[in-house]
Amino acid sequence: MDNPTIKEIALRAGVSKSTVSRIISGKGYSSPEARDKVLELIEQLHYRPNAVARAMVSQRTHNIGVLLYRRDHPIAAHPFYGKIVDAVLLEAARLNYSIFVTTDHDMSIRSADFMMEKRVDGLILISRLQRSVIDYIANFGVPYVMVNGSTDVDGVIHIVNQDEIGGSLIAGHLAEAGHERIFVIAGPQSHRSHNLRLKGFKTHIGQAGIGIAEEAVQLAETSTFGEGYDIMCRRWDAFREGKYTALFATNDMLAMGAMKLLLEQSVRIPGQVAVAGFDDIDFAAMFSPSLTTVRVDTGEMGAQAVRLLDRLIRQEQDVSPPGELLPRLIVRQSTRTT
Amino acid sequence: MDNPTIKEIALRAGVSKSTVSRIISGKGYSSPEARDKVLELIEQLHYRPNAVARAMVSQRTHNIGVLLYRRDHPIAAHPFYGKIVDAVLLEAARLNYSIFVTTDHDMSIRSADFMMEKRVDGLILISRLQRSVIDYIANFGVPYVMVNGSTDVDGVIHIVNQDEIGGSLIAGHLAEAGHERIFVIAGPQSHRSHNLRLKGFKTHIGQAGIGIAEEAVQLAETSTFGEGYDIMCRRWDAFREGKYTALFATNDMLAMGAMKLLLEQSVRIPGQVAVAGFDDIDFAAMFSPSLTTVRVDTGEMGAQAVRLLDRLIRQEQDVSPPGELLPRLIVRQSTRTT
DNA sequence: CTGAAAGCGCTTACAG
DNA sequence: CTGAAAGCGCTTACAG
Repeated sequence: MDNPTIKEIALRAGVSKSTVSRIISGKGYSSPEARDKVLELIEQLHYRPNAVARAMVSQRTHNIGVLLYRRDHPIAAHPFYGKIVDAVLLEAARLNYSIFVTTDHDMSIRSADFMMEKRVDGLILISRLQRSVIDYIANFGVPYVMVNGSTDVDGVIHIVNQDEIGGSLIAGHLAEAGHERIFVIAGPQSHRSHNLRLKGFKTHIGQAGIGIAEEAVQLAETSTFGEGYDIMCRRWDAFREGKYTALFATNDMLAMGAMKLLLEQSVRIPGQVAVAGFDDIDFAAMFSPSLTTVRVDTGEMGAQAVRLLDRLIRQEQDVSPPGELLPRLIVRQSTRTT
Repeated sequence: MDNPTIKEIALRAGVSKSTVSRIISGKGYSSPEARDKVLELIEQLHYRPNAVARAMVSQRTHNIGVLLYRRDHPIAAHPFYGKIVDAVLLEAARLNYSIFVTTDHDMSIRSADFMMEKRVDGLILISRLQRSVIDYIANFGVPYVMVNGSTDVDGVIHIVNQDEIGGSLIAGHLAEAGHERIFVIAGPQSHRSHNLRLKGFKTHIGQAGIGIAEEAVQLAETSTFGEGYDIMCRRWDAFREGKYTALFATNDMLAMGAMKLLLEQSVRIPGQVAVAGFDDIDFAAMFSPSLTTVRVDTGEMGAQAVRLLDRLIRQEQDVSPPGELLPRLIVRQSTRTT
């Protein structure tokens, strides 16, 4: 049999649909007798309110759309963004929202449109998106928040890490360990986080009196493991000659790709070259040697995204943009001196 | 302004709602003049059909719920299950379904109930679930398929890898390389895949004339990196004495955890100990040394799940259970002899 | 070719 | 305390 409806319950209980509805919602009065009978029927028939019908009248679906804009796989399984999604899922369950997850290889507008047809209450935009897409979404008139996007947009809540400070943490750590010849692999500078991580690093390392030559900074086209590996392949000569004693990459994937090549060339890490990354993806602790990095609080990012979006949806006044999250230096084997 | 409705369009076009509806759906007749006017208005007002209202009348939401039952984080970001989710997302988009992703730490019934209230068209159950939960879900009367579950249930479509064959692939590979003293770390035997992987390995290695002593098989409580590391810690003495020349773990995480400990103890891999895992998570290729493993076609698993569920939803006749997926041996540095 | 009407499963004023 | 009625935004027979 199909799911029973409120009508079915009303019929069997000998009351009206209105009464059943009131009893279920707990709003309005109802006689104890009616209540008992209805509640019993609900139990007995396994009645479950139809959320679709409720959404229809309340004009609220209690659904949130998560748009993950990534050109390449993996998406949900991405070691960094996937963690944010996990945190979103967790907090959403707590606040009684369901989550639609969509990805968009074309970085296009289609999946956003689709979410609008589904009448989600709000949108969480994760990672890089083109400005045109953001503008398009802004036009929907649906609340949305951004998480670790490429750029800030006026008046839009954007949840990010203090990446510049993170960069300076690494700089301080490497300087303190006495490194003076440091090579840097910098992810796509069009992305806010990679840009600020590099900036924070450079500024702070300069203040420590250490110069970074222009040729010592290699820009990466993507922020992947393969890219880190390839770059290190090309720059391997300099490392062979002992030109650098340390390496910083603006994310863990790049750092580990580079490490992989170094290890294959029998370079001792951290003995000959110390390596540091950024993000603290799960894998960073598992790699051998484990990777020194900066922890980005992805759990808090995801949770904040949902909480703030919820307030926006509920039209609370003065939903103030959140403070940027505090990063934390995690020292592991790849830079440990003793 | 809010989203315009069909009524709004009808009013402005000077036709009835029925006519607008027909034009949008392309079913039934309509005059060219009416069509032009309506289509223009749709464009102009950015009309988007309300999927909630449509679901209400068609009794179809075009939403699918993915239930990921895992006790520990990460869930969406899980290196194996996350890949399946990615594949589900991709195929679902192709078939015009939206995906609700939910996780359930309590391994309970609550999230399943919630999906039912949302009136999803079908359910995809991933990973281990308790038999009681499956029975509960079966009672919903909603189509569902299982992916890599712990156990088969009569008459339920269950998408799995040929894990027993996978185990034999590893056995053949290690035997061929001349290993005779092999240590095995076996994940939770209550889970179908770990159980069959071990079984396939044992059978085939036995056929190759190689004995595996009882003490050479260590059962793991979980299938995590940390567990692999801890087990190797406890069993390290045997490896120090050169008692084993190879190690097989029933998944990559366990294998890499074990490798990490061995590398920290300066064991040469594969020189002193060859290591093989199972799954081929992304990380397996990145580890140093890269890990020999068996590739499970997670992409196909996710895609098949959606396709089969779609056929079930559309009430096609004879939706036959799929064949088990063919695994493939991937030889990498961790067992390479030359 | 087109419109009026009923209905999907609820909730919410409004009378009684 | 309770029920009849209207309405959320659509689709689908049914008349015309």
